[in-house]
Amino acid sequence: MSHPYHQNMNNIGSESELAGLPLFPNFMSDDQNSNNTPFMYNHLQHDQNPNTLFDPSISLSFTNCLHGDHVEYNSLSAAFDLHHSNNSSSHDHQDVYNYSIINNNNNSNINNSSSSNNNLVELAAENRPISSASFSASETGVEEDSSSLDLNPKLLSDKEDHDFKSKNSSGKIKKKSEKKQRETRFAFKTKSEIDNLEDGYRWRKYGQKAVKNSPFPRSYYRCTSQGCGVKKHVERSSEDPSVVITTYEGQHNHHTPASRSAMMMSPSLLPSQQFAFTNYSFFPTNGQYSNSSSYNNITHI
DNA sequence: CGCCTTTGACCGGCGC
DNA sequence: GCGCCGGTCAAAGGCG
Repeated sequence: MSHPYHQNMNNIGSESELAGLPLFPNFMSDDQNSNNTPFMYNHLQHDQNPNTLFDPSISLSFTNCLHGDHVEYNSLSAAFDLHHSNNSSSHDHQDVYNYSIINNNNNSNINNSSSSNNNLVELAAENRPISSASFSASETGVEEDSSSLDLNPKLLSDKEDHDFKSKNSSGKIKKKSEKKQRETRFAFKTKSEIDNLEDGYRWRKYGQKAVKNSPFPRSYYRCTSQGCGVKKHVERSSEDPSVVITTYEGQHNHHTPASRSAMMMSPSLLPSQQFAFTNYSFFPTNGQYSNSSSYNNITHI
């Protein structure tokens, strides 16, 4: 598989497997003069010409990202907004990020970094393709177009969601035979004693499953905001039980219940977390970590 | 009473 | 077709 922009992604992901990625918007720091640039996060929008990749003119601010006003990947905002809930503030916690990107076509959700820094928190992102397939009339009796390449897919209201389902012969609710489409995913590895990291949104747990080859279960959460279909699942790494893997799927269609600016200023945040908010930034790159020292600056907060 | 978690059953995709 | 597996449903119960 070959894309003109693979080279860039391969450069980014020198520590991880990267292939065939459709990618990520360039994010710019709110302070565009910032030189301490922890993140390099590139994205190719679905309808974007690969040749425009890394064009600063299409960059998005981290603030925009946080508030999700313009970005379909606003789950990223939650992803970066890691801090513990109030009742866990006493736990030792390190917010250190290393960034990698999940292979679009790989079953694996997380690309493990080979970094030797055990305190790394790894952020990965997965942008699965939005299928352009339409429903088979022979299977459903109805031909529907999935919203191919819709960067802002309409979320179903509760009623719409209900209408979208039908019941099978046993009376169980069953979705029409649509090839289920994946929302964009962002995954983190976080070294934490707390499984469920507070991210400013309200979540309801809707399932828990044992994970193959892992003693730790995976918990499934859904955003409780009406009409918001964002999900996340949380599991503890079997390789390193001190590491929690959180995967966000979809985008919030609302702001956080708690004001982000308020959270930014909240004295309840650990210094490292405030650092994360104020100093972390995205900026357009050529798709390379410039050097190891800057990389270290990223990871050692 | 509303909201949440728990948990076994169920569903669909996928590999063999 | 079958079994495995990841993901989801929904009833039941807990909690404030």
